[in-house]
Amino acid sequence: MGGAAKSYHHGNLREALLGTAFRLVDSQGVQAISMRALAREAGVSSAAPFRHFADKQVLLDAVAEKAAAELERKLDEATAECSDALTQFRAMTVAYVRFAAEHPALFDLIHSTDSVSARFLGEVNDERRLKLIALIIEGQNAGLIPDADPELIALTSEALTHGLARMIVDRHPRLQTLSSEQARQLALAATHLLQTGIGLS
Amino acid sequence: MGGAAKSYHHGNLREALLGTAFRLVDSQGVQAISMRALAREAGVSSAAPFRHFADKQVLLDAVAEKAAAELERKLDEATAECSDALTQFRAMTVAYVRFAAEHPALFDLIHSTDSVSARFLGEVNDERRLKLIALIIEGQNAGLIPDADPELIALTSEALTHGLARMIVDRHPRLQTLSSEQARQLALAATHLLQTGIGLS
DNA sequence: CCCCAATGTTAGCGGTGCTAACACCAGGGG
DNA sequence: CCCCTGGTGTTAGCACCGCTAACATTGGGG
Repeated sequence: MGGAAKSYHHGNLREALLGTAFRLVDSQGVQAISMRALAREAGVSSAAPFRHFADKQVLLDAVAEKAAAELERKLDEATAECSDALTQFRAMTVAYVRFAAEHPALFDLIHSTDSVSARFLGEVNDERRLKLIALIIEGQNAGLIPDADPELIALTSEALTHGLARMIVDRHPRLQTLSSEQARQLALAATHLLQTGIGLS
Repeated sequence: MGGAAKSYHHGNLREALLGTAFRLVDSQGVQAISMRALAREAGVSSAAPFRHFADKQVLLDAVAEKAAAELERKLDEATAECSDALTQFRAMTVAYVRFAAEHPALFDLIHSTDSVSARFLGEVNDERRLKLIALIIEGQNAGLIPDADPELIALTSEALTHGLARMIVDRHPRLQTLSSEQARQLALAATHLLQTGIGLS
C-alpha cells in the first residue's frame, strides 16, 4: 500500500547501490565511496552490499562498466547527427574530450579498471579503433590520406585525443581553468592541426 | 658501536619513510602503502610517521614530488647527449613515454597529485613547455615549421606524448604487451609522424 | 651543564573492508 | 495448499586503517 513501507527485502539493492555509487564517484571521486556508506544510503545494513558484490573492487568494476557504457552512448550520440565520415571523426574526438572534462572521476575510473571489466573496455575500444581504421583506409583509398600504416595513424590520433582528455583530467596547469566549451574548441583545433598535418582535410 | 643498536631516536625517519614509500609505490602501486606499514618497516611505532608528515596525503605529495624530480632528471639526462634541437625533442618524448612504461604507478601518482605539490609540478611543466615553444619558434624562424600558433603546436605534441604514455599506463589493450623497447620505437614513430605532418623534419 | 624542543612511545577513537552465523520470506515442487 | 529452499537481509565481530592525545626520552644549543 501507500509509501511501500520498508520490507525486509529491499527489492533491487544491486541497482540502488550501483546508482548511488555511480553518482557519488561522479561528484566526489572514487575514493569518496565506501561500502558501509553506500549501505547506509540505501537504508540497509553494512553487510548487505556483499550479497551483490563480492568485494569493493567488483563494485567499482561495475561502476566503471556503467561509465564506459555512458561514454560510448555519448560518442554514438555525437556521431549520429553527422553525415560525412570526417565530421563524425571530429565529433567523436570532441565528445570524448568533453566527457573527460565533465566527468573526470568517471573517466579516470574507466581507465584505472584493469580487472575483469577491462575485457569489456578492451572490446569497446577495439570496436572504436576498427571504426577509426576503416575511416582512415577509406580516406587513403580516396587519396586524402598518405599511405602510412593505418594502425599507426589511428594510434596517433587516438593518443592525441586521449592525451588531451587526460591532460584535462589531470588538471594540467595550462588547462585547469578550461570551460567545457573551450575544451571543445581545443579538441577541434588539435584534431584539425593533426588532420592538416597528415593530410586528412 | 657495532651494528648501531637501535636508539630511541631513529635518526632520519623522514627520509627512510619517504624512501620506502617511494619504492613501495613504484613496485606495488599507491594503494599498497599505509602509514602503519611504513612505520613497521622502519621499525618504529605507528604514530611516529605523523611527526614528519601531517597526514597520508602530505606523504604522497612528497613521494610525487620525488617522482617528478626523478622524471625530470631522466628527461634532462636524455636530452643532454643530443646536439641538435630536434633530436633533443625526440629524446625527451621517448624518455617521457619510457618513464611512464617503466614506472606506471609513479607516473600516475605524479599526475593525480593536485594539492600543494601541484604547484611544483606546474612549474616544472611550464619550464618544459617554454623549452618546447622556444624550439618550435626556432623551427618556424628557420622556415621548417608552418606559422600556426606555437602554443597550439606545443600543446598538440605534448598531448600526443602524454596520451601515448597514458595509454600505456592505463593498459590500453593494444599496448598492454609492449616492451619498453617497443614503447621507444612507438614514441619515435608517432612523433616522427607528427613532425612529418607539421613539417618539422 | 641543563633544559626544552624535536622526536619517539602507548593507548585509543571511529572508520573501513570483509566474514560467519543466523533471520526472514517469496516462489516453485511435492 | 503447504513447506522448504535458496536468495537476501541482519547482527556481531575481526583485523586493519588514519589520526590524535598524553606521556617518555634525548641530544644539542643557550
